[in-house]
Amino acid sequence: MIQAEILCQSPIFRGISPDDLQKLFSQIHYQVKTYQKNDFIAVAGEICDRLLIIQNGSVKAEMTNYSGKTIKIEDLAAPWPLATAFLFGKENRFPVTVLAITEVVMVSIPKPEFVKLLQINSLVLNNYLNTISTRAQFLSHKLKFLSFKTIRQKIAHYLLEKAGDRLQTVEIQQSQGQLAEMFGVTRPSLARTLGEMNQEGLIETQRGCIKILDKNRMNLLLKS
Amino acid sequence: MIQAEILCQSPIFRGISPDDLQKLFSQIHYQVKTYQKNDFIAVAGEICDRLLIIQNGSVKAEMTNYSGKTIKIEDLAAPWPLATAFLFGKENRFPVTVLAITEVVMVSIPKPEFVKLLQINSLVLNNYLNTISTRAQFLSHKLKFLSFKTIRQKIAHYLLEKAGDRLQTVEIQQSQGQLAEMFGVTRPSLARTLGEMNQEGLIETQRGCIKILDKNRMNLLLKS
DNA sequence: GAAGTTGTGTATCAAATGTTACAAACTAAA
DNA sequence: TTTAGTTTGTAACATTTGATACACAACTTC
Repeated sequence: MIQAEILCQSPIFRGISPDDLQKLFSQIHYQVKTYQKNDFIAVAGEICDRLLIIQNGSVKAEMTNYSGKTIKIEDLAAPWPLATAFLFGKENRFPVTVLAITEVVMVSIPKPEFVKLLQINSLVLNNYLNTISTRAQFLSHKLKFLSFKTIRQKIAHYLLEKAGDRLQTVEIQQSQGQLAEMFGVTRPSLARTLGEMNQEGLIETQRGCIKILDKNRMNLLLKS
Repeated sequence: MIQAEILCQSPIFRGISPDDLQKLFSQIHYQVKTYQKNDFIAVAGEICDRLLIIQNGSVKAEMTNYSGKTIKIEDLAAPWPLATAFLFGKENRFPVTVLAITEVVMVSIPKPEFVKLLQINSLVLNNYLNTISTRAQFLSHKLKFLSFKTIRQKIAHYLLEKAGDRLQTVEIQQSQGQLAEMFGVTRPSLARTLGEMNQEGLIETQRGCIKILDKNRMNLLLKS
């Protein structure tokens, strides 16, 4: 038996009342499984033919290296769904190994049953489509960002996007170190480049914000 | 009136007979629009609230720079759908401007009508989910690839993935130049690194194939 | 076989970035 | 205010990669 009050917080069932969710689940087949701490919930490479949603507890996703060593990828907690991008599509295998951090209750819906859900309830359909689409958009955006090769270009792209059509001053909530990590460069390298751009009159740096002085020249950096 | 024989070749309507497709379309509202050469079909930033499928002709997608200059992104031809990742999700705007290269006939299905289609026909639903999921997987894979910083790491990742659990010899269909472009590095740089790895006994390069000599040391490159 | 084309190995130099280290500036808590 | 911790600016040096050039090998076409 599912706990509808929890599951309706999940991105996939958002906007559905616990009662309606209970009714929905009565129309399909599903399983509720309990895992003990450190149990394997899914193994990398395993076929992903069911939707897994964490109902209680939290799990960690690990990626197995080619040589067998594991690297932690991320932690997920209730009521989050697992590997939504791998239930459909060409590559129907878990990219990661999923382990229980605590005692975990998982709701497991076989793919054909989940497809039924999508057809019965348009809110679930919309939620699920939004989830994967948003993920694709996020990845697409990140990829565009990484396609800029020099640090100057990354800075220019970041600032121009943040500024939009508005004023010239961009507030930066993150520290220089966090920014550097986001750009995939080292902190001193970022600081050096910011300093150079400052000297050249492209920007004016202050603690917590950056002022764009020459939008045209900034744009030129992004050509080629 | 749609041309079902063409549209059923589209990834979204794959596996549906022209007759069935005709019936499907009779259940929803849609528009068929004709564009002349160089007409704007969609403008970057415009809300994307309908699914567009090219029924005849071909279009090009251009991205507008911050300073107003346009860069060609890709060409698409019938019977391809446009911007499938932007119909749902948080960012419901066209990321690119779409222009007609030839005379073009587009089938335009408003989002709510398309949702109906998804609910009526499970094949369309599966096809669409597969389309966005495959795209998310593709992007995710590409992103992982780009996350490796040195050329050595990129080579190691590429070879180990190609080899899998199988033999050590990996056949490379592409030329060194194509490989370099895929890696986002210059051809001489790739050749140099391959040469170095060869000397160090990591790999053995031949024309058209590379033999992995030391899988363990290759793996070590991907740690950190 | 000759000539042209493509793919590959290699060298040199320049540019960009990483690495490491340290000092100054800022912030928040005692 | 003092003090400790964080953030930022900057420097020196090492490493990686890009840019360019050229020689040679493999393949194609005539």
